[in-house]
Amino acid sequence: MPRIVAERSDTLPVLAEVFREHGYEGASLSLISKATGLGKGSLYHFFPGGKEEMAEAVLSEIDLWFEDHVFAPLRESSRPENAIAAMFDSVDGYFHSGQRVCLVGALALGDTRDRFARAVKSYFARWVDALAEEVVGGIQGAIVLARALDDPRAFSRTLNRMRLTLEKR
Amino acid sequence: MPRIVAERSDTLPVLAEVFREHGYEGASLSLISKATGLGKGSLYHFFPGGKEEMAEAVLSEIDLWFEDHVFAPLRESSRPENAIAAMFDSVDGYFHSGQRVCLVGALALGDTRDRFARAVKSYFARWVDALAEEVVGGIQGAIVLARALDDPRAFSRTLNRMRLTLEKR
DNA sequence: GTCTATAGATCGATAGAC
DNA sequence: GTCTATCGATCTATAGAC
Repeated sequence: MPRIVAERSDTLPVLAEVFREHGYEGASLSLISKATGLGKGSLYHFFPGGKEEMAEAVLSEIDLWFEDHVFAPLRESSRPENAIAAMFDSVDGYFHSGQRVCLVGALALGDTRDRFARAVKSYFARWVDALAEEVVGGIQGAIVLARALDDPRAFSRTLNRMRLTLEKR
Repeated sequence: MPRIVAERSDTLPVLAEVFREHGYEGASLSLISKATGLGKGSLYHFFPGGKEEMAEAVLSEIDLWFEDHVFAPLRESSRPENAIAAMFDSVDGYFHSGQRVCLVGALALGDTRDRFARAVKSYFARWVDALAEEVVGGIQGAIVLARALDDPRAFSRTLNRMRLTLEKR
């Protein structure tokens, strides 16, 4: 019988969503407690370092996911055009067409940038290296636009423009 | 003799910088008090609505600045290519080559988006209308990248790429 | 107008029973 | 492991003296 009660790793996707929705400062422990269904005692049992350790764990998992699903395929594919096409699909799904914020990008804008500087820098540096500054920036800007205009199509249009631009090269 | 003590409007640039640096949630009244040199009593005298009214006043001033210096010139110039070149210079200066965050964009990413939705949407809608989704998104993404990589050149490079792209049309 | 003092709520974090 | 109770700090906002 699998346990219903979460293990530490089960909490990470929930934590990630809370941080994305409310930012690091806005993600209070009571919000986190409600979202995970765990009391503060349990949270501190899993994350003795408190909120900062939670955010670091979340960043690690995000980093792992992008390394596996985005960065490595881009770097190692023998057919770059296929890898790039797959990346656009992955990214579109991951960010829910721009309705879901990029936590790493949001941390870069806030005053939490210094606290998580190393992780943030490494994530973006590897993405840019594997692809192109222009495209990574374009994706981040498209998220801002889609959220600001409250229109996911702004995200999809941007991705499609970049797909076409890259195909023509 | 001009007064040294600030009028309400004199506080706005200071408030703007505090919000940019710490975000809406992170900009506590004690930080604001320290930055402006005004006690809480004075702050509430100028902004009876508290922090929310301060942020709205700041957004209004930002909106006015962009309307005057960016949106209107783009819309009304008889020489679009000159207006666009001037816009890139304005934007590069305003955002300190990506070291200074776009408050409106940052609000769009956070959970404060709903609170200021109308102002945020209007700002970006007018910018996109006067220019191009692609370029506005590119600028926002370039700020994220420059901050994440801690490298203002990432911002300048992006702007230069867009300058060239637009010239070729 | 500006200040200090403080209310009342909520913050992150800890202690200890079970 | 999970919970409740609680700590001290900090938050936004208000009250009232000057």
